[in-house]
Amino acid sequence: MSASGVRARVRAEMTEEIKAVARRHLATDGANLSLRAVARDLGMASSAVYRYFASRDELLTALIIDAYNSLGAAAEAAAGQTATSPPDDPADGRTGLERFLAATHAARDWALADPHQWALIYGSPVPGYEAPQDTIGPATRVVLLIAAVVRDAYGRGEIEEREPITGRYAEELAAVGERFTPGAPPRLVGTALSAYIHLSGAISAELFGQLKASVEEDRRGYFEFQMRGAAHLIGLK
Amino acid sequence: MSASGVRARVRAEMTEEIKAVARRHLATDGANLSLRAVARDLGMASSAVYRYFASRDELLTALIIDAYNSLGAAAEAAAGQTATSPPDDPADGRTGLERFLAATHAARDWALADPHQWALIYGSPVPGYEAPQDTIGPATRVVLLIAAVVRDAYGRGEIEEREPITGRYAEELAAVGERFTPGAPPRLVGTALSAYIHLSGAISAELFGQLKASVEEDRRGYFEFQMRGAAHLIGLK
DNA sequence: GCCATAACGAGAGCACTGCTCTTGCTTTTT
DNA sequence: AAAAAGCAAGAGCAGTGCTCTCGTTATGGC
Repeated sequence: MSASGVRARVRAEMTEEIKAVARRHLATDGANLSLRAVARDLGMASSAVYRYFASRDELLTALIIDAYNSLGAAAEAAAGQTATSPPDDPADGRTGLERFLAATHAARDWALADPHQWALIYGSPVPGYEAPQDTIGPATRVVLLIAAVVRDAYGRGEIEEREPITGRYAEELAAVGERFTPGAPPRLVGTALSAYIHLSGAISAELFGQLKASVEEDRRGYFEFQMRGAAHLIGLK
Repeated sequence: MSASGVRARVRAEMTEEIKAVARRHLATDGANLSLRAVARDLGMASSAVYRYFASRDELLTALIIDAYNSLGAAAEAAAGQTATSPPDDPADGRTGLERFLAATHAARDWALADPHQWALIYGSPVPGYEAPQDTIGPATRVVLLIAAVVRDAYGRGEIEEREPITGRYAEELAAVGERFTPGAPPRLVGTALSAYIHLSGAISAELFGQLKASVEEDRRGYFEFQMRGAAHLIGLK
């Protein structure tokens, strides 16, 4: 049992090592990751890697999950809370707007530090790739964090009064909010989601070269402008 | 010369045919397009394709340019104008907000009709792929269209007065606006660009599965909500 | 402690890819 | 009519994901 523990541990280490090398390859060669090249770097036969990951897709899925978690952790650290933190748990005195901006800038910094990992999770999914169930949990960390920050700000009265929204989409937002962020009115769920959408679009546009030949100088200002716009729609003051 | 014209014409036809088959493959197999498979479908040797496209990247670039133009044309048709139309040229009596919503919904419809073409231009760029100069013209059609719609609406007094923006990013927006959309104040250039960013993020999120397990019912309503938010930031009324 | 069993690593092999080069043929140009 | 250029086909190279087989090593039950 302890011996078997040794086996399991060395296997876990090997798995981590493969992922680490794969991440390194990803950072240089981009998305078309070569399993054989990874194996070569590790000094092992390519067939041996299949003992740890059944396919290249499975390796990519593992990297995707790790990337989502890494991004989520970075945003949460900057916000000083998680999606499930009780309101005002850290009580660091920051407003919702400050936390929102800190979290979104942290997401951008994370993406700039490793563009290929961002591309891995927010770029075009590989053709036949159907996101496994394991990914959707980590994938929602950032959006749930934003929603929580907004919900807590709402609880502290930091959000301007606006007319509630109506219609079919509002109904759906109500159901979504009920499930993930109870206590937040549909308008806030909708604008928080909008902020997340805007966030991903803003970072992707910057990273994927969509801003070339237009915004070249002040890209941090560009991003700040996007996020302050999103915050304005939420009503954060 | 007429004979040479024949040669040139059959070459152009062949080029189009290759692109058409490649597009068909793209729609089924996704981004990892196989040049050999395209050649097989055309009943020719793979080496023959290289007479028309020097590499797989070059074929992809051609498809990218076509996709940008196709998307741009769809949005322009819905808006009833182009980026360079004189204000009120069509004079169809529609407001700027109506044109903005029509154009953006047309972009979404275009993307939904052929998700892989959208992924080709707004998904993660292939690793070493540096967008050639030829692509940036077609790539800017949609954003320039939005800017033009906003500028014309501004000229007709359809935009709420807001405080002008300041700072380094505002300076850069002023320069960008000067070059591409003269007559529009920096705040409008900035919010028009924001709308474009939000647009691309909203469509990508929908297409790339980011909305799974949250917004499932009313995705058109979801998109409309995003675009009305963007229009609100612009000040379209 | 012994031994069947399971996990593991290596290598060969298959079908596929992008791309190059050579060879023969056709069309255009001089 | 001769020369030049364009074109298509096939072989070939290096690389890929993945499978299968075959020795080796570690693990757990007796």
